[in-house]
Amino acid sequence: MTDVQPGSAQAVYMALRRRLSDGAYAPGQRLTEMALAADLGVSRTPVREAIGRLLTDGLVVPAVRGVVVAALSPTEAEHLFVLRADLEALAAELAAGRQAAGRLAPAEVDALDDAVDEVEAAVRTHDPRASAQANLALHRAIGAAAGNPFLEETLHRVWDRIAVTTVANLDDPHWAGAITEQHRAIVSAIRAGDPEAARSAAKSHIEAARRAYKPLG
Amino acid sequence: MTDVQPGSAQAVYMALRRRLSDGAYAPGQRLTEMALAADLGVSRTPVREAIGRLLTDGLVVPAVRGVVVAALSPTEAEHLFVLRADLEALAAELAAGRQAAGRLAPAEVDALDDAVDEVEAAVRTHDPRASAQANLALHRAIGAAAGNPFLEETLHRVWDRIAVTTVANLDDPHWAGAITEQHRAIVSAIRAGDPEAARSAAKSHIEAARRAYKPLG
DNA sequence: ACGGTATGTATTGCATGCAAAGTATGTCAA
DNA sequence: TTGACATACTTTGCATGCAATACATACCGT
Repeated sequence: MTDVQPGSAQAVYMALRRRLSDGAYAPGQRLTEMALAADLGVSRTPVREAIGRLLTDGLVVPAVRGVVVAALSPTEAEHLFVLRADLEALAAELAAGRQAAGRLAPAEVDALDDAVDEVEAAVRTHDPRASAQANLALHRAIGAAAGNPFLEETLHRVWDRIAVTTVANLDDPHWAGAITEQHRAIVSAIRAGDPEAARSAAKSHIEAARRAYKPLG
Repeated sequence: MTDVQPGSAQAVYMALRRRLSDGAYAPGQRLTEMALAADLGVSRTPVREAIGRLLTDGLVVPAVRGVVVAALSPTEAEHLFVLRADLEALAAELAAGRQAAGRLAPAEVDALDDAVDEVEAAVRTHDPRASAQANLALHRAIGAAAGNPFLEETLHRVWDRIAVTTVANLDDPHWAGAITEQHRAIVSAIRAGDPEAARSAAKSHIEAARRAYKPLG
């Protein structure tokens, strides 16, 4: 979705966005242009440009002096998860609809099942980072299967915004046990081409995820 | 939502975003830094920064040389309206839920009815610009009544993205006759505190709007 | 000793400079 | 007249310079 235009401003933006959604910076931490410029080996100008974009993304917020890494209050997290639940519900619904219309490649549907397996395996390793990554990969795949670039981009924004201050608590035994079942419900509904079932399964899943959410800030 | 940080880069960004969603530039038109800088009375630097943000907003797209105003293909418009329908459905649903919970000020609900009246009046004048503005004001009010800043911001992004290349075809007699009825259905459901009815009314309304959509590009 | 003020320093924000890249134009030849 | 090539110009992209601002620190007065 995001075009990789030659030029380091774009590269800086993507690098910073990745770092932020990887949790490389603590919420509330100040980011200075100079430090980032030195770190990335460019001048302040492309860094400034990138920071401007991060501001509109909401990943950093203006401070008295420069910007600080955004934090999520419990209320904000609540709001974000409400939005996310609806968007992921729509994605699952659209994916199921495409499947019903025969516009979803069989390989793509199989890939969803594989992704569910990989999340399950990752959760078993009790590696929170790998689990979160596998989980996100599955959700991304569903988002892609919806076939709507704008929905997909919006989902990415929401995921990144949540990820800045969240660590997916996939190590919680209760949640770990439920997650695969819920994932299977979504993918099964998509495979069956049942949009309504897919929507409600996805919505329930995200609402369950919200309850397992653990803020970092 | 968008903080008005002192500094002209922010001002330039907001000015350009407003111009774009007002349709001041034709889709496909090239925007040069120098011309915009001269026009806005600033140097190229803040303009560059603003253009970077517009790129992530999708309001302009990278061209061989600089950027051009984004256009919407029929397929893209379709995708955008699908997303919009779901987001507005969620907004209406949340607003109705807040009303049911007594968390919506009576004045806010009354304002929704007033906004419906104003759209009706504006449509009668056959002024497409005023009609579009009144219509957008109503939808914005519903978005605000949902009480979810992230949903609200996402809606704004979608509206702006559509507005760049759309003129609301509120002059269409058929559509003009139906629009007020549909608006009333949404607002009534919100007033009644019926989330499901509000959701379905809003969804139907946007799907009807999609059919009345007329691209400019 | 404590508070207020003044100075110094770190950092932002915008403007400008300079090099690279690509496009348009003009000229020459067939 | 048309096509190809060379040249000049427009425009971007990044780096740096300079002024403004706010914070920290140190000094002085009470």
